[in-house]
Amino acid sequence: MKTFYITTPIYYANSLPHLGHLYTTIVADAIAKNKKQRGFDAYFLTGTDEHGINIQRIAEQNDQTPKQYVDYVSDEFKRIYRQFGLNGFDVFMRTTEPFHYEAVQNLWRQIAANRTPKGNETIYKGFYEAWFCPNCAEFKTEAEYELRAGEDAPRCLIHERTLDRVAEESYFFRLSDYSEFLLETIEKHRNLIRPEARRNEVVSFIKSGLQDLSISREKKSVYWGVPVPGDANHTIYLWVDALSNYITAIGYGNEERKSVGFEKYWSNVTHLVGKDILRFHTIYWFSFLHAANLKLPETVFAHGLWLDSHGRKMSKTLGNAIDLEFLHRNFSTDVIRYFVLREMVFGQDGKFGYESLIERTNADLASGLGNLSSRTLSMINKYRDGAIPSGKIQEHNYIYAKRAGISPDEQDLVSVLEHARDEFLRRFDNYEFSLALEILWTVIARIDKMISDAKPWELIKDENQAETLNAVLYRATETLRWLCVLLYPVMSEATAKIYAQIGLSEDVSKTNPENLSYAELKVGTKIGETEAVFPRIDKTKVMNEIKEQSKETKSNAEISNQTASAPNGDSRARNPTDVLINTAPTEEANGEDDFITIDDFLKVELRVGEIRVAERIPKADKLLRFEIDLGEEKPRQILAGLAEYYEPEKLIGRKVVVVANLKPRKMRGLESQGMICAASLENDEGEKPALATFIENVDIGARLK
RNA sequence: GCCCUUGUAGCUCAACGGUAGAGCGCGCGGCUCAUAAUCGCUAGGUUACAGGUUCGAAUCCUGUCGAGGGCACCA
Repeated sequence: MKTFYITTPIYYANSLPHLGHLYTTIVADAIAKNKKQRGFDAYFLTGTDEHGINIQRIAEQNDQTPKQYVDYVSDEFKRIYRQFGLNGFDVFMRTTEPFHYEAVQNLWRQIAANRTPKGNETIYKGFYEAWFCPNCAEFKTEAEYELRAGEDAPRCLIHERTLDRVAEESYFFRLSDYSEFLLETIEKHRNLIRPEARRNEVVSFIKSGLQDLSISREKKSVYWGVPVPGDANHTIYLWVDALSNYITAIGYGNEERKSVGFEKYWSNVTHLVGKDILRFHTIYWFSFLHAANLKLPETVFAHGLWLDSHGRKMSKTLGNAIDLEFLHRNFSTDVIRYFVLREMVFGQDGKFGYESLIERTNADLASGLGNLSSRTLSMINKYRDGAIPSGKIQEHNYIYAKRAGISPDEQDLVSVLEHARDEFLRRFDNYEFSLALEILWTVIARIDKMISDAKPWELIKDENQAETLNAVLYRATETLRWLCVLLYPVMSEATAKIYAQIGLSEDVSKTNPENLSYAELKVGTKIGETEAVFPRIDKTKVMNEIKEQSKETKSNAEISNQTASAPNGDSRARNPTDVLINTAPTEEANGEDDFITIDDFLKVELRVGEIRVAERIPKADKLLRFEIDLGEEKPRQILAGLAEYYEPEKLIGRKVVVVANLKPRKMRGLESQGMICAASLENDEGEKPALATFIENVDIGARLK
């Protein structure tokens, strides 16, 4: 039996589920169902990644143990999955499972026992260096510190004190020895990384040079994770722990899961990932696997992000994120599943708008598939007492069939169906879900046309047309049966309903579409009770509700918590050497101490300056170089990131507000001796500066108080 | 600044180098089995632009412009 193993990423448990998670899981669910239908021994993994410093911290803030916290989050994922009909997975993997600990340690040992392709030790001890806050006693991630203009060291967002550059002992994986292996392998296997544009990116990243990877933290800074085997002072950090779930869950390196069948499933693996974590699933993961003498996956497919209807990224602050609860309340799971698969070209970004969701539902599902089913079954009820008539037309009746515009034999229809089926499966296998579905809708149109041409409501009046009418009804019903089988992986509930309405009792999930053959639908089958499978959606009504809803969410968003913050399908943040998540900084941390005294204010020396020189800096997209006259003996050189927003020539002569006593700082090799003040305007596209100026005439060098 | 992808009808997307199509939306007409569904017809294009290769280019090559992305950089 052919095997097939598909995975979603295991989602990082610092964030509650959002549309991005839902989408990846829907796609994987549909693929897994399709493979199982077709007789594959298929296995589908999804789950949560539950270790690391971020989980540790969030739990502490919530007065929970890390375990309590991740139990909560993974339950939330499961709950959302249930809500959206995501029942096709075979394991919900959690990295806190005891067997995973054992298996990760075994993987580590296996890797450590081997040599790199260049004959070096794979794992070695070194020092990991990062910004450290002594008050927190923690290393800080990119999202947890800010670098103020003019300062060399960033500050802790909580304590506002300058961070120290601290090194701690860490194990490293010698990733730098794997570049050639990776490039060769990626070159050789064209389907290894898809789509191609993403593959190119990975290749160019490798070519730019790989650094060795820190794969542990001292236990005193990160205890929430798997201990390094043979060195209890260290915790295995992030990628070795998280990525390896794909093998530990199916029995690598542990007894508990052995029965799942590692050898079997690891022979044909597909990882679906968001484009933001592609690099880790290729460069790191391939290298780890190679280092452990394991085979690489068949395909790692990076899909795009869902943008809002205007093509903007979704975020809590913009208030354009899709609220899953609301989505669930207003739309059935099948409608959503159909929409995301039909609307997004897999691999590219897609737009998610309620308006197009409603339009597509009404057009394709209510008016299309739903209505075809409804009109067909209702005619069988009305004209044939609810029993499916034979589709055969006897030769002496051919003349009548032709007269009604119906071809006497069904060969035309059979080839249409078979062709559509083959194309559907081909496209589906190639991740072209959108095109695959489109093909089936051409079949629906064809049957609608057949019915209109034949005019059953007239045939019923003519005794001689009894067989023609039968044929029309049979052909339409048989087509519906085929469609149900093919569409089951996409819309399991609706297809099951239609199937039942046709009067069929076998299990669609086990009907192999490849074996569909025409006229298997039994004559005389009593059709079941009929009702609308896809009720038409009242667009104006729902759109109004959405407007109401979004007002509420927008006002809630500001107060909302930090645990549900990661916006765009990323299960991990981007910087590999730092900690991973975009945990929103604790804004409440400020509160009423948030005042400064007049003395504090007077420390800042704000002065009026006139721009004498403004020019672009070669090879810098954002920076402009200014010479600003502050009434001092010499104009100051100041650099500012305004190049994207202002034409330098037009700024010459303009009077601006300058922070005059800022510590000088080098940027792009040039020293910046101050800072220009500007308002930061937030709009749909992000932030945009507006320079502070005066309406009145002001003297150069005047101080602002 | 380097690299990648992309530009086709109002919108979303198709089209082995061989007569540019579909769905939605718009306009008109027909029908009544059906969820105001469905069927027909009409409208809409110098395939971003300029060159080149070819008997033949939306497709291949070069350049320009626009859009998106990766890296560097910046935060």
